[in-house]
Amino acid sequence: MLLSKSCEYAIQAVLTIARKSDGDYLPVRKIADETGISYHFLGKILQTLTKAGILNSYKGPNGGVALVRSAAETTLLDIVAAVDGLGFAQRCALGLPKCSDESQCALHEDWGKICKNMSQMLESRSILDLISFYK
Amino acid sequence: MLLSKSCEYAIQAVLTIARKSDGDYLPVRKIADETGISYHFLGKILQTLTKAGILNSYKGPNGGVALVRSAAETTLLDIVAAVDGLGFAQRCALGLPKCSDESQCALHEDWGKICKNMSQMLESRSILDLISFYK
DNA sequence: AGCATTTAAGACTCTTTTGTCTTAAATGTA
DNA sequence: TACATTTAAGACAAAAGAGTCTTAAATGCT
Repeated sequence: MLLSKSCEYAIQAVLTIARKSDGDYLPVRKIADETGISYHFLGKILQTLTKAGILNSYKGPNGGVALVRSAAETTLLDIVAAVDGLGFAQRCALGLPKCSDESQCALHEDWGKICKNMSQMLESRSILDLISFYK
Repeated sequence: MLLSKSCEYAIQAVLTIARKSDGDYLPVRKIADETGISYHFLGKILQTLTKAGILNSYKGPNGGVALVRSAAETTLLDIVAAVDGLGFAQRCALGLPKCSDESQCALHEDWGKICKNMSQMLESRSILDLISFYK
């Protein structure tokens, strides 16, 4: 699969934050209930997003997490980069260690195009795009 | 990553078989030495390919494995299907359980195209294509 | 000050993938 | 028949990913 489970959860969580929050912090508990993702596991994932500068977090009553930038300025690629890294677009499709732009494997060119498509898709889709899709 | 390690190894092994074999069976030992893949692990993977009807195997002296069909008639998709299955092309990119052709997620259309590209690439590339690439 | 709420952090478990090792079964050859 | 070669199969170990649980730290409210 393209994205790890953690990364899928991260995207679902950010989608929920963008949909549910009205400028205030949204508690992780609420996000977990909304998405069905395990509360504690989700907590870890959101910590990663906080460290990556995608979310702000605040402790205590009325605390929770919130987007740092607007939903329009946060892209799927930001989230994927933070959680899974961008290795998916660099790896040789056949896992050949010698494969590089200089010494290409037989799939290199085609695979490169596909990776570029994926990256562009992830980069061109903001969180706002995704949530407005459902309205 | 798109393909599992086992699947990458399977492709590398089949490539080696097509390159090295002259109609005879090629011992797994030779393939392991040639590719650097662990002998025992490779053995398991090749068993899978044998059960899937991609390879023939023969025990005893002068035994080993060989392609069932010609290198021109064996595609990458055959190998991927046997080792990893074809789930990669069906799963929702965001892991949403409700996502389907009827109830699409925001990436459904784009992701579908990318998956189709990948499938077509894997299906259109025969083992012969890959080995002739290097000549 | 004390309490309830909420994130942070780390230990721990479970599962899957990856990899190793040993033994069994098949087969050609002397 | 005995032996060497080679795949088949299954037990086992190691590593990574996924998920759970407990405790600590921060913060608002009374």
